Amino acid sequence: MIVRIDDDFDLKKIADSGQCFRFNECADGSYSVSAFGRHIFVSELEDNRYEFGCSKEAFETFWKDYFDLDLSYKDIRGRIDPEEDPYLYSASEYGKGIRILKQDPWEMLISFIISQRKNIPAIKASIEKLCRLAGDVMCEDERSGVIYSFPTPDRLAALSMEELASCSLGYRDKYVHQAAMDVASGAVDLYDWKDLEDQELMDKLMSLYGVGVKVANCEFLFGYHRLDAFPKDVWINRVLDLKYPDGFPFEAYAPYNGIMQQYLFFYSRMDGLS
DNA sequence: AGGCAGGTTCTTA
DNA sequence: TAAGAACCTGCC
Repeated sequence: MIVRIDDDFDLKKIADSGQCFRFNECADGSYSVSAFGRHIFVSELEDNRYEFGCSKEAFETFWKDYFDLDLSYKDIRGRIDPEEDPYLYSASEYGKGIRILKQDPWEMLISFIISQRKNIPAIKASIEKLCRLAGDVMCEDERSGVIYSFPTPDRLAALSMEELASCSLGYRDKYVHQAAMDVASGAVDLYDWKDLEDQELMDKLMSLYGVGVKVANCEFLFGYHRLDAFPKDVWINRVLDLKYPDGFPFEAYAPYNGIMQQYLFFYSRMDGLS
């Protein structure tokens, strides 16, 4: 179906923003998006219109929420004062169109456990191998090739350590295995955690094997859509050190600091940070 | 060849 | 409690 979107919405920037690893541009310029065992192609048309390769019902009940289309990122961006915070303003102009997707906490947990000390292409490669090994075919199309679903906790927990090792997880294989066992066994119920208070949720996440401050904050932001979370990776730390020596004004942007983090992260990777 | 990449755990003081 | 080392793998 065709949808007109007047708010910030840039498929390429979202795909490259580092929050998602199975959101890819296809040969024809459309984007392949996978989430919660579903898959669609989305294409940009003229005049802020987009074609979503799904029914109106699927769009209204699922994808609209997935893309967080009820929240005005334009308004949130408008809070940034170019005089007060020129660096963030530049970053937000550059990153205009980024949105925080409402992704699956299970997929995000495993994805960000894998992400530690890896660059984005390496993260994507590992996840792709996992999906081929333990996911199901969701789509087979010449523009995208075969698309597999993200493995369920049961399927991932059933993989041997040799199979996990074949996905280039390196020393993270034991973290992934443990997380899969915890969730598959029911000892950890990620979906049940969504109603927890911030601090309690953060404590639970930090208690997982292989999950430290950075990964927990990514899970918090991208898996639970807690938009005030502000994950600090090497890029963000460089920005904070160089551009915010007196501290980042978190209070000015609450409860949306996570969106500001995305602009800063996206911008920092091209800025050179001199 | 040696260093580093969207960190975390483990060990040692 | 805090600093330092070790860790898989792939790519400069």
